[in-house]
This record gives sequence, C-alpha cells and structure tokens, in this order.
Amino acid sequence: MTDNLRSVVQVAVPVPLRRYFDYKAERDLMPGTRVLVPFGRQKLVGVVLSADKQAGARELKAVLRVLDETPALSKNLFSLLSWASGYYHHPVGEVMSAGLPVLLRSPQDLEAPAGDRYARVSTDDPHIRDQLLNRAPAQRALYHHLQAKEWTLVAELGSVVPGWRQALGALEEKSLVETRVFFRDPLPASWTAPVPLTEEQEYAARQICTKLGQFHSALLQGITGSGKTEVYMSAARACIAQGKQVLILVPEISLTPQLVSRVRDQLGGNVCTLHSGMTDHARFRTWWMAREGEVDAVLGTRSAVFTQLRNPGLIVVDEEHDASYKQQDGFRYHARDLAIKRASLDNIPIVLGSATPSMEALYNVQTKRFQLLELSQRFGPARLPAIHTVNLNNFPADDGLSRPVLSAIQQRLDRSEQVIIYINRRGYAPMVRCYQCLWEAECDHCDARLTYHQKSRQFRCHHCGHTRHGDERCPACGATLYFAGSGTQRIEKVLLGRFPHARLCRVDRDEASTANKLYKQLKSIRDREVDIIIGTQLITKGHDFPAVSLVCVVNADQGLFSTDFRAPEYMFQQLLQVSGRAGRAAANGEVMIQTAFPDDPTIQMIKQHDYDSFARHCLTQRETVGYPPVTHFALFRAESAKQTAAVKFLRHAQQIGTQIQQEHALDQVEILDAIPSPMEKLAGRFRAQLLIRCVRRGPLHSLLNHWLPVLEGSTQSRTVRWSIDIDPMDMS
DNA sequence: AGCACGCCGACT
DNA sequence: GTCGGCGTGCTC
Repeated sequence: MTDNLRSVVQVAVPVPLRRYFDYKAERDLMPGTRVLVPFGRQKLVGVVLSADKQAGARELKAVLRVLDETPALSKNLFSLLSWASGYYHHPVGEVMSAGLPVLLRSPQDLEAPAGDRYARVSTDDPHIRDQLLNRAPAQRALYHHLQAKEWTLVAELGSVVPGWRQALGALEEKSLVETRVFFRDPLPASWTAPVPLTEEQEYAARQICTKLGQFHSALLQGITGSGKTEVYMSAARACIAQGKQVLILVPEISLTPQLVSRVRDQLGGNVCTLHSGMTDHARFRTWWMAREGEVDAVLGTRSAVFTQLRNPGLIVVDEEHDASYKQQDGFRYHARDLAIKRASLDNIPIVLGSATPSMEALYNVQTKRFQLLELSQRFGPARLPAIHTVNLNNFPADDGLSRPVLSAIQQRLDRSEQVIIYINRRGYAPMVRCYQCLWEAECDHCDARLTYHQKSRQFRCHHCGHTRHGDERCPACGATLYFAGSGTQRIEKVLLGRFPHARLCRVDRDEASTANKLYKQLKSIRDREVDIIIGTQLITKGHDFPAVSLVCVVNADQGLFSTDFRAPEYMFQQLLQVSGRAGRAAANGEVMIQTAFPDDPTIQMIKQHDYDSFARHCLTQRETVGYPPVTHFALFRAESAKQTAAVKFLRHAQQIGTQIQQEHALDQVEILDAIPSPMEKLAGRFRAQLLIRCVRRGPLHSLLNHWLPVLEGSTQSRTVRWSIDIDPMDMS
C-alpha cells in the first residue's frame, strides 16, 4: 500500500495529560506549528513538538490539517513554553495552548487579522458641505459628529448617529468623508520630550543600556516617587532606537488609561496594550503586530509574557513583587519568573522594578544573580512621610478610629487637605453574632464567617461570594445583632457622623466594581471633589494624589498573626505602598498606623521606612526555618465534594512519592504530611494539601518527574480534582 | 478534559 | 421493563 504520509510528528494536544501523541504527516513540520488532529472522537488544535522519519510500528492517525505556514509559536517562545511545561510540571498541551492567543486555539489559519474601519471628514469647505447636505439631516448629523474628531471608529457610530450606515455611504459617495482600515488606534502620537533624569536615574538607565544585546537581570529598587518609570522609559527609548522591541509587564490593577498614555507619550506612540478587558480579536491584533515587528513596545499584564516579538530587545517587569503575576489556577506560572527565563532565551536584558522587592528578588541580588540598581531619592520636592503609630491599648478605637486619628483628620480637613483611611476589609462588619441565642453569621459553603454589608442589607461570604439577605435582627430569634470589627462601610458611617460636612468617597471592590467606576472615583479624588477617601488596597497601587497629606491605617495587626509565612512581607509592602500616597507633592505628609503592638519589630521597621532591614531579617528567618526563597516549595492541592476524599487522595500520593523517593535515593527532598487546607471547606468543596520542599531545585524536580506520571496513572486521580503548584505564592 | 462503556437504583 | 447515576478506561 502506498502511503505518502511519511513523517511522524509528536503533537502536544490540549488535554490535561503529561504526554504527547504521535501522528502521521505528509512532511516534517517545524516545532511550534499548529495542527488539527483527530483525538478520540473529537478534533483538536495541537502544537507540533518534534518530527522524525521513523515510521512507528503502530498504526497512527494522520494530521488532518496543518494550520500554520510559519509556526504560530516562534522558536524562542516554543522553547520558553517547553521549559515552562517541565518546570511547572503542567501538561505540555495545555501550556502550549496557554501560549497562543485565544483566537489561534481554534482551527483557523494563521493570517493577518482584520483591522478596524475608521472614518473622518475629508473636506472642510463649508460651501460644498452646505450645498450637499441641506436636505439630508442624517448625513449632516453624522458629518458634524465626525468633524469633532480626527479619526472615528465606525463601529462606534451606531450608538451615536441613528441610520449611520446609509448616511456614511452617502457621505463617502460625495467625497465629504473618507474611511480607512487601521490595525490600531490611528490617533496621532503625542510625544513628550523626556524629562531630564537625576544622577541616580541616569546611572541606572545607563547600566541597563550597556547590557542591551545580552542576557542580564537587574533589580531596580526605588522608593515610591523616586521615578522608576523614567528609568524604564529611558532604557526603552535606547532599545527602540536600536530597532528593537520592548516588553513591559505591569500588575493587573495598574494598567490604567493614564499609564498607557504616559508610556505612549514617552515612547513615541507606537505602543500596544494587552490586558484581560480586551476582546480576543483585539488581543490577537496586538499579538500579530508585535510578531510582525510593527510595534515598538507591548504593555501588558501577566499573560503578555507570551507575546511574540520579532526583535526583542528589553523586558521590564514593573512592581515585580506583585502577587497578580502568579496565575492561581490551571497552568500556575509566575510571569516574572517566566520573563527572566524568556530574557535568557532571547539573550536580552530584563529589569525588575519595585519599591519593596520580593524576597525572591532580593535573594537573587544576594546570590549575585541580579544586579541591584537603587533609587534612594524622592523625585521633586516630596519627602518621605513621617510614620507614627497609635497604640490601641492607650487609645481605644470603639468605632474603628481612635481619638488621635480623628483629631488628625479634623486638622487636615481644616487645612483642606485630603485624607486616606486605609482598611483592607470590605463591608460593614466581618463578625456578626446574636448574644440572645448565640447565632453566628457563617457561610454554608465555606469554613468562614459572613461579612455584613449594610448598604445592600446582605450577609456576604468574601471567599465564595454566597449571599443571604438580612438586617440588624437575628434571623433565629429576632434579637438585635452585635457587629464586631469594622470594614470600609462601617468606617464610612462613623466618619459621616463625625465629619458631616466632609465629602467622603469609599473605594473598594463593591463601590468600584468595574475599571471604569474605579477610574471615575480616582479622577474625582484627583480633582479634589473628595475630602476623605476610605479604601482597601485598591487605592494603594500607583495612583498619584498630590493633595493627600494624611494616611491612616485602621488596623495593621492582621498581618502579624496570619498563618501564611509571607503575611509580614505582604503587610510591609502594603503599608509602605499606602504610606507612599501621603505627601507626594506636599512636604508635610504623615502616616498614622493604629496597632495594639507598637513595639513589634516589623511595625518598628515600617516606622523607619526600613525595608532593607526588614528584608534582611525576613530572609534570615526564612533561611533558619527552611522557607522560600532559600528553600524551594512544591505544593500538591486536591479538592473534592466529599469531606475526606482530598486528604485521602493526597495520602495516597504521599505514599507513592515516598516510595519513588527511596527508589531514586532523593533523600534531600522532604515530603511533609498530607493535611486539610487552612480553610478546609471552600465553596462547598473540601480541600487538602501536601507540601514538598528541598534546598536544591534539582532533586525536587526529578522526584516530581518520576512521581507525577505514576500519580496521574493511578485510578484514584480521577476521584478528586488535584494539581501541583511549583513555587506556591499562597498556601491557603 | 471529553467521551464512551458499563453496571446498579427508582421510575413512566 | 427502561432512564440515568457516576466509576473506569482511553485518547496517537
């Protein structure tokens, strides 16, 4: 029998299996090429891993269709994803799939994306216009609408001008209006001359620039307001001047329109963005242009680390310590770490920036893997705010706010300066109980208390989103409920009673539920339409409020008693970040932290703005107890609707692991006991975890390499939902 | 993950 | 007598 399918290709199919599948193909295909393959009785888009001529003994199915002329995944991106699949021990098919834009995960040929049609007025001659339009009101309305702007997106006309389709056609016919298709927003780039850098900034930027063209990692540590962005931008301009592209990663929350326009201003406008709010089509367009080399810079969140660049030149990871870089489900990668790997594959420099670097980054500085670049001066007139503590043992805060804090607020209001009240807890009260019948507001689906939301008269679970209606009466016996602790709503109410003439603004996920609402709130704060801002961590990130001169932290003590070993680190980062909001323009910035433990060493170091001492202290501690980054963690997680199933499964996993460990003499690795998660029940599922750790990565990974296939093959692995988390960022 | 097959419980 | 529950097995 003649067979023109003479090649065998290994294909990564998007299924949760830690293996690939062989198919016949007409010719050898390049790694990274997408193929449509039959899989069971479905057809799936897979990615070619390798090809060889050896005809297997088995009868193979044939590739149905080759989807890419040139591989959708470039050589380096393919290498990055292959590496990531190994490092994170995640099924290769799912990893390859995650590295593709959503549009390319379905069987579409790889071709240039469609652009957007824009329209603009082409003639401004009033005579012609009036003559041609005096009997066409719809056309006239459309014409006037278009006149207001340079290019207008045709797709947006529907909501503005009724009957636009006909009118536009007619206007085009009369040559009064022209339309064109653009890949990106054709607004002219406003270009701002770069601000002169300080000596420190200049030095940092130059250090980065000298490394263009080779792999090099630098940590840019600069206190809030020291102008890290100017350093990135200066290095980016140098990179672009060499004809290379820049990839800039930012945390989810800080990718605001202001940031985009700021970067556009500084880099010459040829900048594309990539974030979760965009449509699949818009993302594909950015992806395509970056790959074609048509954009100078890509600015994006976590998943933008997979953007292909034709001429990569520099990677920037802003707010490197931010938790949103870690994907928390499915393929649990860390975008910052992948960015470093990517820089090494592309042979280009990478800059990680932060005011409060992660312990991981600082450890890499200690071990000489990263170069440290420091910015120690605040830019412009602003100085660091003074940080005071208010001892809650001496000044009780019955309603959440102590007397010294209240009088400090009064003082700022008298001087018409703005105040931020920082409280990292939404709702009215996190604890509700009845002293008559001892009823307590608890979630039916989680091991957690319900938070009372007064505004919506609801009890809400902040873990699973479950809500139940209720008011201030006990649902069991009708007595008046007791509310303990305070959230943003309660603080707002207290302030309203205390300062009836002040204009309040509450910024939390309930109030700022969409990016647009948040943006409006932030704008009204900046425009000084607000006196007191009550906010959660939503307000801590990167926003500049020049008129804020006082920041009050309602309760700093949660971070001191958490079960999570990273809690002090997060607390420090958060408090320094929110402190940075005080007095960015004025010289009289002040921060007041309410705490019952003013002598706690962490609190003391916060008062001194002494992140370096804290970090040293923290790293030493991590070293003694064997925690990351000095020791490496891998965490098995499992969950099931049945109470004991998850722990049972992980005990089974533990047994397999211990046996494999002995067989391969991997005795440096420590396998702890399978235990229920700190919050065992979440959203109606019972969860458990199993921690593996090792001072060296090598043995940890080789253990997992032997372990996971066996576990995956075991029949019990179908009874629960389980996953492995390499370098877990939270242990809940 | 999907999807089929297969063997035990309460229903038209 | 069947519809359907989810345990088990397989996907080149």
